[in-house]
Amino acid sequence: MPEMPEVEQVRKTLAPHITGKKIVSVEVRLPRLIKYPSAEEFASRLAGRTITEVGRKGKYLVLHIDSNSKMIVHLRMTGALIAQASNKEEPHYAKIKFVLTDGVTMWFTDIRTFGTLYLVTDNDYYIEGYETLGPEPLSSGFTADYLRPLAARSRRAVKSFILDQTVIAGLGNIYADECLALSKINPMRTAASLSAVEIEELCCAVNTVIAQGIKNRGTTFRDYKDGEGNSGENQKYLLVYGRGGKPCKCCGRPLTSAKVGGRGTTYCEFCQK
DNA sequence: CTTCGTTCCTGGAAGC
DNA sequence: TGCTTCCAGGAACGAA
Repeated sequence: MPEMPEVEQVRKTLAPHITGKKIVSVEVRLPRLIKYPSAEEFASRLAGRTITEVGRKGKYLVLHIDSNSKMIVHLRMTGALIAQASNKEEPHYAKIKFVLTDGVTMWFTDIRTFGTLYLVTDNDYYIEGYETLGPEPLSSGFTADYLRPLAARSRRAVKSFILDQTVIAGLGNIYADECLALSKINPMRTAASLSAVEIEELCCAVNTVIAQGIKNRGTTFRDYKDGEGNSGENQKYLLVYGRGGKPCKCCGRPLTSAKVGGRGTTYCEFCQK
């Protein structure tokens, strides 16, 4: 599942192949993926225009189109953007085809088809989730001083709290479990119950876990691939995610699997208090 | 206002 | 072996 490190890796690997190239044509094979404008408008407005920059905000990819438009893409669970030679065989689950100049084709593929794409010009459309993102891990705005008062007001489980994109932009289920494991906090604790020291530790763990995910080019647990179709390496270093019943890397006791806020959650009952 | 449950979707795994 | 059922989860949405 693409979370911030995976989306960042997609951005990095995609950028050199598509930046500065013109979009020759767009073929939308599953119109409901286009949230704004209509699929027809999306395709016709992009044709003939140039990708000037490939950015990212939280889990959103932001492709700058000329100087006044942005194509905003959310990969959700199984979405992928892959740039490859136009004469290469098309990838599986291909849903949108962007033919670019210089013999490059960019594909949007998606198994479960939850992905979303927008084309906004001069901010003519308000993307709620995009506009309300909180600070990102590793950014100057993400500090214990920022997090402490928010947590103090929240009665939610700390796991649900850190998954909230308006609180922290970019954490998903894998990294949320990893952050709580590293900071030794039980995911079922309420956010408000965390001490000032624990908030500091959580903040630090979020930065450490995300930095490690980026360094390892993302976590490929199942379907995730970067912009060149390659897997990440971070799955080799996970403390808890996907390790239910296996020994805790800290104390050796079997890890517990549970549901927290409707999400599969793995943690160590002994180490995470 | 906050919080929680439901919904969308498909492939793979588990269960019988 | 072959069928059915369940599960994975990001975020929008409606309900409490």
